[in-house]
Amino acid sequence: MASRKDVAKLAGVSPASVSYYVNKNGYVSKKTGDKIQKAIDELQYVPNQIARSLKIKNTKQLLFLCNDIRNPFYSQLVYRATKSAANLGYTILFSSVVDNEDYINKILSYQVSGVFASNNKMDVKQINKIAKAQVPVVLLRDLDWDDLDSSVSLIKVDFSSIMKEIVTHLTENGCDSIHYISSSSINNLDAKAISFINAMKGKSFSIIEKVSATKEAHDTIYNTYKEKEDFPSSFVCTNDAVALGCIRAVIDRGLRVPEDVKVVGFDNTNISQYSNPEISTVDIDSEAIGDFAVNILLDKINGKKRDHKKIIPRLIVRKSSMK
Amino acid sequence: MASRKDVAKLAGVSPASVSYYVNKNGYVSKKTGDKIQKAIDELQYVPNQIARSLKIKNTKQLLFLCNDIRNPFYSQLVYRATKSAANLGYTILFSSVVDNEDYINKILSYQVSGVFASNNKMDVKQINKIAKAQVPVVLLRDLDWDDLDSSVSLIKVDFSSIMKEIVTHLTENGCDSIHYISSSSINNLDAKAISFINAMKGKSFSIIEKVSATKEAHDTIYNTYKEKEDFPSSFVCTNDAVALGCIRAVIDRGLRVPEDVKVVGFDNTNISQYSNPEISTVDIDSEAIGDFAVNILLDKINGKKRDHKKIIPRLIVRKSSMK
DNA sequence: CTGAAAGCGCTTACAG
DNA sequence: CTGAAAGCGCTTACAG
Repeated sequence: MASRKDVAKLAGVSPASVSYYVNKNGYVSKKTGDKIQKAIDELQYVPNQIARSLKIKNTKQLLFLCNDIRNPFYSQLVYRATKSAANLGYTILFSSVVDNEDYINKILSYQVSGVFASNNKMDVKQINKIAKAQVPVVLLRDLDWDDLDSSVSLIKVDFSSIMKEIVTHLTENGCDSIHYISSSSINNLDAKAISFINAMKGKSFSIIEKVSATKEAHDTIYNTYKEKEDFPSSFVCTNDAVALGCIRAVIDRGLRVPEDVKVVGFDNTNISQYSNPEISTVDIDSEAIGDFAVNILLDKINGKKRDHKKIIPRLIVRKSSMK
Repeated sequence: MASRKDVAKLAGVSPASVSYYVNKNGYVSKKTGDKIQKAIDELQYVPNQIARSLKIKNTKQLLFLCNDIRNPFYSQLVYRATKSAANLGYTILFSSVVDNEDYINKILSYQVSGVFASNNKMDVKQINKIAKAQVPVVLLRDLDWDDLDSSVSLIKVDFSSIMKEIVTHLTENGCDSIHYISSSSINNLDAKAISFINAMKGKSFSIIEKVSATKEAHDTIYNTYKEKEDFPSSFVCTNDAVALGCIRAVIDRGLRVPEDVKVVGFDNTNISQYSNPEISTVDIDSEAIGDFAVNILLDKINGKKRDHKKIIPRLIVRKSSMK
């Protein structure tokens, strides 16, 4: 591929002028500019962003670390972030984190301009290592980490209020036992699950751990209650896909939703909107989070301080949890 | 951040030796190696992949161009591709294509090692431009382009057989009119729609264009038939999300699925598996496509020739299209 | 307004 | 086994 040098030679000017022209900084006379443009067109010259990055120390790439892009919450987030970033001249490097010891080093080696981390596979130490290497970091996380590097910006979803709202809603609709299906494990509960437990203070509940997909949810719930006489009067599920599987398990057990058992999901995906019965769910504006992530990252790249951001989820009551 | 030079100085060796040691090529004595390792640990040295890329002319980044990552078909594909690529030391740069004239130049400027294009916003000329710049390209596409650069590898999904299978299935189950809901526009039908038309030779049908999401599908279908007495006896939908909206429209019209109207979707997402009624659909192994994309790209990067690849979809009959 | 030159951090033939 | 040196393609102070 043609380089700046080739263009300079063909145009009969110095390589420096080509740079000045291409980047529209420095002074280039109209005449020289025209000659350069002609050479660029002729050679189909495209500047090498890698060489540029090496020099200016900004790759204009934002690394997005997500647990599972197949989860609509994340795919929406990434979708929006990609657009926002593109508008600002940045590109999204996407990764589901690889549980590799060397992974952080690899990230660092790519010299990305910023990192958005929404995954639960990284610990404080790893995040801090990135931050200490002067790479701006935005974290989507709800639990506090005492020793988190102070340069990291947080986007927090306020689960505690919404969980209280859900519990109140279910209780008012006559549920005496509320069970929670969590994607995290009991040993290491995520913020959603913890908020649920807090909201249930004084009430009886149980938690089913490590369930995040529809089929898994169906099978686990069905099997858990197969031999038991009692069946819970309601379930709160970590996401809509799980809620869907949960409803199926209820039906397979010979019970009805919402008459016998009420179900609430999370994320307000079209699964919840169009399933039968329609599923009550929690809307968390993932597209807004995608936008915030990019904007905060860019502010940080440009040296501005940014505070934490709080996202307020919204309960959407549909048929699956009505009286 | 510490550079190779700093490590060399601290270890008391030459920068070249550090390179040889880090990349495990060239000879470095055990003693020198130990000194270098100590310095690396002390300085928390991470090699700069950007500088490396500039020199070796391989960024080890694969660009994935998809229409819409929110579509489960693509999110699964990307999910798997990310994993495959990571195993091979490559990273996925993700982009929903931006309809920007300069976009191809931007891609080229990033010096990516390979491009996977599955989107319908790029034309042959753009693809050819990438290919001509010596960047390996894999295209997910079913229609032929006569003037496609011969270096491009295709992954083709065989829609024509599966569409015939669907039509036969619906006809045998008593449907006398089959309507197709396409995400593409009538002026520029995609391979799925064209295969549908071919499969319908001699039968009557109609096509509703530019519908790709659940709500959109519901509203469009509902409104299209609101005033009419007749209602189609079956719908084939471009994806499961659309099929879901379609079923809703049927129900809102006061008809039943599958007794009065039969519906078939595409992609075998969990929407289809767990909706009520369960939706007949077509399984296209998007994870396999993700794997193929990465593997073919890597072979091409390593100078091997690769042929086209054909993917055979599979009809999954569920309740929504049964007698 | 334009160009020669230093330098970003690396790799790798080559000489010793 | 090790190091000095050229070079990847760019940017940008600096001198003219």
